[in-house]
Amino acid sequence: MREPTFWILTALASRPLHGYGVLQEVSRLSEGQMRLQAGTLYAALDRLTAEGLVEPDHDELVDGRNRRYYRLTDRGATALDAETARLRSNARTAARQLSVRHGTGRTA
Amino acid sequence: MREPTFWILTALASRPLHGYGVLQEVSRLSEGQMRLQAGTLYAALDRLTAEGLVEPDHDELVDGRNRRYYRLTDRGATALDAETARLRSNARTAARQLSVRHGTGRTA
DNA sequence: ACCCATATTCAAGTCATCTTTATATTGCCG
DNA sequence: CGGCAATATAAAGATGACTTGAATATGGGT
Repeated sequence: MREPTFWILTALASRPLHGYGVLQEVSRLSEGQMRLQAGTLYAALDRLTAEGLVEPDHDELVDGRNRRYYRLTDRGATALDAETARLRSNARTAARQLSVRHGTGRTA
Repeated sequence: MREPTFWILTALASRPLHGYGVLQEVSRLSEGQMRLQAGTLYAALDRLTAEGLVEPDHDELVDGRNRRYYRLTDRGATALDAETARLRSNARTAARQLSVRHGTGRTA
C-alpha cells in the first residue's frame, strides 16, 4: 500500500466523506505534510471501490454540485489495521538497526 | 520512500553488506515478509548510490566471484531516521482514526 | 468582471518496482 | 562429462500507482 492510499483509508476510517472532504481531512490529519492531488484521489477511490476497501455511501446535491460520499468497508478497516501494524513493526525494526549503527549496544 | 528502498537502507544500517547479503538480511529482518527481487535490489543500489544515501564500501573476490559491499552514508542514516519517524507518526494517526470508527470515544 | 474555493473528471506522462533474461563461477549428482 | 542448483550481478521490458495539467461548473468575495 502506497501512501496516498493509506491516507485515503485513514481519512475515511472515522466517518464517510466526499472526495473533496477526503482532500481536506488528509491535509488536516497529516498536518499539511501530505497534499493529495485531485487526480490521485478520484482514481484511487475508483480503484479502492473495485477492490472492495471503500464503497459509495450516498450522494448529496449541494449548490447544484453533486457530492459523492464514500465509506470504509469492513474489509477496508481490516486492511488499514493490518497496514498500521506493519508500519509500526517496520519502524521498530529500522530504529533497532539504526541504534546498532550508533553503537549503543542495547540489543543483547 | 517505497518499501524495498526502506528495507535496503534498514539492512545496511548496522553494517556494510554485498547485494546477496542485503537480500538475506531483508528477509531475516522482516521475518520473511519482504522478499526483494534481484532486479529491484541492484537497480535500487545504483539509484541510492546516485542519491548519496549509500556508497560502495569495498570489493571482495570470493571463489572467483566479485562481491561489492555497500554501506549506508550519514545522509542515508538521516533519511532512514526521518522515514522511521514518519512511519511511526502515520501509524499513530491511523490507529486513532480506527479507534474513533470503533466507537471507543477515547479522543476528547 | 475577475479570482478563488469548492467539486469532479480525464488525458498524458513519470518512475519505482516487478518480471524476465543473460552472464559467469563453483560444486554436487549421476 | 553434462546438467542442475546456488551464488552474484546486471540489463531489458512491462506494470501500475501516482503526478501533472487541464477542462468543467457554481457561488462568494473584492
